[in-house]
Amino acid sequence: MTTTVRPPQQYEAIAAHLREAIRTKELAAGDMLPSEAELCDRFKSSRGPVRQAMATLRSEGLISSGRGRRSIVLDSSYATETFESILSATAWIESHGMKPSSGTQLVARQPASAEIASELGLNENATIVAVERVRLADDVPVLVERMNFRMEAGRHVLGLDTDTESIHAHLSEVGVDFNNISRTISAIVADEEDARLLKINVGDPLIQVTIKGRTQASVPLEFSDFRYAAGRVSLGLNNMRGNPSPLWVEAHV
Amino acid sequence: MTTTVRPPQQYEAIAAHLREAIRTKELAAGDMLPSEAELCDRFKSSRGPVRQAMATLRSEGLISSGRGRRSIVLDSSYATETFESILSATAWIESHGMKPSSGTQLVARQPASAEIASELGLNENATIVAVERVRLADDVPVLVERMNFRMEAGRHVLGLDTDTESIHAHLSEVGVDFNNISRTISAIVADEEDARLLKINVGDPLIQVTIKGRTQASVPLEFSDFRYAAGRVSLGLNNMRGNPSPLWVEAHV
DNA sequence: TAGTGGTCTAGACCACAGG
DNA sequence: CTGTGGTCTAGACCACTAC
Repeated sequence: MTTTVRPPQQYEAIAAHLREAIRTKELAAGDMLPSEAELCDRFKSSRGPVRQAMATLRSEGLISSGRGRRSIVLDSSYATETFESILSATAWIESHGMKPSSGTQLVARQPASAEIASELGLNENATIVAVERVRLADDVPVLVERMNFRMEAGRHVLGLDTDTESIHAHLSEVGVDFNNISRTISAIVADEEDARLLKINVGDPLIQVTIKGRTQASVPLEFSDFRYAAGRVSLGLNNMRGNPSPLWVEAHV
Repeated sequence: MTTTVRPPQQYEAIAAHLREAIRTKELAAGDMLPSEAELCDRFKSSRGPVRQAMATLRSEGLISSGRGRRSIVLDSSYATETFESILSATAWIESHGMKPSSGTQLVARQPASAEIASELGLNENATIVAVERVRLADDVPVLVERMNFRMEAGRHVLGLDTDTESIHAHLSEVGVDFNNISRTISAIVADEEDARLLKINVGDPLIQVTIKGRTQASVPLEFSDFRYAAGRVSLGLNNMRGNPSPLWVEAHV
């Protein structure tokens, strides 16, 4: 599914209006939102769309609601980002007011190692596309990306200028859509290559995030290893009661 | 709010039924769910509750839906846990079939350091309750917890046997409820104390998770530092398109 | 083209928060 | 008590998928 132009839905319009009011601090943290009845009036809508808009904002961590009381605006420093934006290092670097750049080390069509083949559901030595990039924020290296794509996705990457273009944006444009991204987070210490690429010392701590991207039909398209310089980056996560919690712990004892 | 007994809602009954069918593999990954119309019949319900049940399962990562096609069951190894269960190391250790235990190093009423006071919204040297515990899985240390509570919560912790009782379960029982937990994830290397407590080597990688727990009114009650032995534990995270993404990246360049 | 899920309407009753 | 959000009904039309 390419990104289709969707007709503006009523509930999205209501959500967008409230989101904007929160963003501009017209509705500040702690303020009460208009009641549902009031929003129905203002948008000439029935309660359904209004409630769907509120549910959307709730799931974004922007507001909190409860039976009998008005919904209130939360501290939006914990608002969650969209699916697209977390795929993109460019997006979060820019959102911090820094200048993103990339240094591509490798873009190659090559046989898959046993581990990568297994993660991608392929036979060993099947051909994949591997990409290795260093990502920089204000010219400071913050992240090494080592990505491996099945050919369905990877063939669209081979011709790309990976220093200036976004891989996932391009994949989305050509109709390769990820539906589901799972990550495993751990910590490691930098080896010599990590240290060289990130300009840190061997033995410095790295946040290691392995990523598996799947299609709607659960076919794995991407298996990647991201390593963040721990002193320069951290990851954040916010959970609210009532929303299911997206973090879990895996033990290897 | 103590855990109130809630009347069984219709949509919850429907969701529970489907959840159970998925858990027992009566509906396996890839299978199509019954259509909404069919579920309406089966539960003598209108579409509202059926759709709410589906939305719940979607947000739990159990199913995927889309216009024009039947909803399908996803690989539930990425199903998300409840708000309560991720508060509890005991819960995830048990869920992996291991025996949880704890070694409490410290439970004390003491003045807050500058950092902790600031995070808890207190003046420096205000009194807080500090707890330090090692958590073990099958007698292997996996995690050091260093927790700091405002007195509103902490006074309920002072009398607790922290080696055998769950702090958050107890707090919930006495009416101290967290509404919102935010985490920051990073990587560090073990110092001498970490190494001694976790029985690893100085310089080994640790996953560091700092946790801030807040009430519904956004008052910070807890500020804690958890350190996981990276070789023994990893964290997982799953995101689906359409659901807002709960992970973000913070830069400190 | 038939069936499905996404959106919407216009009502209704209830549980709970707050004065 | 009044007003609020939570839940539910019984319809409707539409966009899309799969055939």
